[in-house]
Amino acid sequence: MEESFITYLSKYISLSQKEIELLQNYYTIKTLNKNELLFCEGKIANEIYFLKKGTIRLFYTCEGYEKTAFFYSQNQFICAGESYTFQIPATENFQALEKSEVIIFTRNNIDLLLTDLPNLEFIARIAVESELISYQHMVKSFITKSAEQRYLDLLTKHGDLFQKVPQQYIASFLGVSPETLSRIKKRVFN
Amino acid sequence: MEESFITYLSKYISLSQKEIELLQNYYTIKTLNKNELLFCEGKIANEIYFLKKGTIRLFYTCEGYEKTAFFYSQNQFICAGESYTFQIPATENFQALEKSEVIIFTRNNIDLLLTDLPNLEFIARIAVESELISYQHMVKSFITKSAEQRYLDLLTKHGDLFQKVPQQYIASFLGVSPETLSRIKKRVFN
DNA sequence: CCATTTTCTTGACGATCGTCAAGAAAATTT
DNA sequence: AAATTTTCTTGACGATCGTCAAGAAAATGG
Repeated sequence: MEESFITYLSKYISLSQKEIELLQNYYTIKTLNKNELLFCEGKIANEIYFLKKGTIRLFYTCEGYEKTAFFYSQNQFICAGESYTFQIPATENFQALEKSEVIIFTRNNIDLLLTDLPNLEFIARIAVESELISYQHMVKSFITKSAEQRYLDLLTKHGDLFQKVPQQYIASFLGVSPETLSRIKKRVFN
Repeated sequence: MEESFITYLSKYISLSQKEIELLQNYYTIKTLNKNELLFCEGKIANEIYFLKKGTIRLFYTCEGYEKTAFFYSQNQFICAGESYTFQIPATENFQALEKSEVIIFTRNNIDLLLTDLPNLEFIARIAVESELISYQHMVKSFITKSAEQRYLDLLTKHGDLFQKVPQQYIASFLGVSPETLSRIKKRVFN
């Protein structure tokens, strides 16, 4: 029984015991080691992931460099949306930053699930909605906040990241160089 | 008959004539004048919009200033996602930058629609997916591109915006001051 | 536990950006 | 069409950032 996932879903609706049991036939679990890639660019996304445990980094490659866009924490859905929807090669890379566990829904299983339990279509929507909200936060944060403010936000909301994530990834996420992040930290802590 | 909307949906699935006719009972049309607000912060979002015609600006207010996050063009869904999902006050403002027309789906109508035509649940998902993809592009663009590159992108992909939108909004969207945008333009056009 | 590699910090310097202010251009109103 | 308001451009200057390079610290692997 995947408690965390069921608990997460129950934030949105209440599932019957039968539905919960059925649901389990449609996903698999995968464990990722530190630095392992969950999904990489160039592939066509045919899976939606739910991060049960751990931390996943979203990065893009750009002129040979990796640019970190986001850190997923537990209980978040992960998917290369455009690739999944339009069946085009993805530009996203998802990498585990520590030993992590994901629930995998393949497109096939999602189709089967929705055929068998059509009233669960909303789960697919929740997954997307949930990701959308994450992205809306990201965009708002980029638009309205300075690197230093975003650093402080990250510190208060996801302080645990700093134990798990190399600073250069955080710098990239904040949109500054690693050197500048060093100086921000120095400034913040006096 | 709202051709543009039906055409848009048909990119994703084929609707029967009967479904198309039924669908029309669940939305209303609203015309917005230039500068008119479609939705503003502080309210709780209970509507999803489809931009049939025109241009809508998404902006946040921050220390008294408006920060432009995005420009929606025709055939895009618009919604303050987090507010809609969790019934909390929104921080988004949606403003028409020219005479625009939106299709409005209220929460009530969406609920009714899905009760009457449960197989249309996917439309709700498409709306969200479509917005998610827009946001994923935005984030990727912020992370991987310079202001000048983003300016050139905007120019090639949405050159029409420059006829409709004050430069200061575009500057805000690119993450630079209006003065810097002036200098970027000067540089680009030699 | 030591050696090696990777990551982080710090300083110096040049480039870029934001701010301020003033004038030009464009749009709006009457 | 003229007047007013708004928006855009340009220059000067100070602040901030990225880059480069070197040394310190931390993490990794045998």
